[in-house]
Amino acid sequence: MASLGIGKLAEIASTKVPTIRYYEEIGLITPSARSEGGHRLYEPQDVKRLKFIRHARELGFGIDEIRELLHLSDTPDTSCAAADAIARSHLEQVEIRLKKLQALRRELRRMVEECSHGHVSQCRVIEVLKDHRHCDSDH
Amino acid sequence: MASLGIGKLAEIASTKVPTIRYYEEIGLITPSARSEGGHRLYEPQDVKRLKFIRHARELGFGIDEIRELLHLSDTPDTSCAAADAIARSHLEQVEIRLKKLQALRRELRRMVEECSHGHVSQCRVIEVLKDHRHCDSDH
DNA sequence: CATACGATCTCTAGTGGCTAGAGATTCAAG
DNA sequence: CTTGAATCTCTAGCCACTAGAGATCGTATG
Repeated sequence: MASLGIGKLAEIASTKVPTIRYYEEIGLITPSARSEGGHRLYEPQDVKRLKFIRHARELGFGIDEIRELLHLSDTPDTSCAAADAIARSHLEQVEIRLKKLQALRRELRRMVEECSHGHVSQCRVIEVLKDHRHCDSDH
Repeated sequence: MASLGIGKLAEIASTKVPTIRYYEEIGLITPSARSEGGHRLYEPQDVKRLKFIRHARELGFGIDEIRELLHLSDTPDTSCAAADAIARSHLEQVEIRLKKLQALRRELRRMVEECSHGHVSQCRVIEVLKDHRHCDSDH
């Protein structure tokens, strides 16, 4: 048999065992079979499915988005537009987060650079936190 | 009396009421007094404290970091080094997240741009998710 | 002074995406 | 057949809140 136990699957897909069980609980992946004693058994297509999930997670897609992408992937004759839309909307979110994080970095850099290394009473870091007006960008 | 109710405080500090109660529960802020009936009453220094907390949160500091920064802010005679260290370490984390997010954006852009707008079977988005080797950067 | 109604009270539970542990059972190697 | 690692189910915890129920308080108006 080419079936894998959950531990081997976890290893192959760079996942932790409880994560796979969690994905099962929320309906993303089901073992192809169970052993007599109740252990989960996985086939090659399960490996592919889990890798797909992990890769999408690495790219920051949420569970619901992944659910949809999996469904699309399972029905190859439908239009690609839906997958495209999910990816585009995700890209937008990433770009928004990037902008915020860049503004954040600017503020933090300024805080750290202007720190006088004296006492807290003159500390620029504390100062800035105390008064938003010290900031020059939104965040 | 210049005391504020929790609603007014929330409004002034752009917070929600339950958030303030949550901050109290985890020991970040305590109302200066309570009314006879048990309503929380806040004084101007409480407003400052909450604004400090919110501003630090906006800058992405975690609760424990804020706890420490508040403590430092309360003891102005100590060295500024600790505050500086917290801010620096936070900046590092932000820079790491930025790098990851930038790599992510590259991948997503490529996915979206290369999408053929045909059927799912040729969809670049699905394709890339299926096989990590389509990616050219770590993420 | 009574009433109405909005603000606040406490308490519990849920979010997302896992992670960690207890205690029982199963599997595979020797 | 025994040992010990792997797996099983179940519950609870993480972060930083958010949402709701049902009870009580505070205050503006009649």
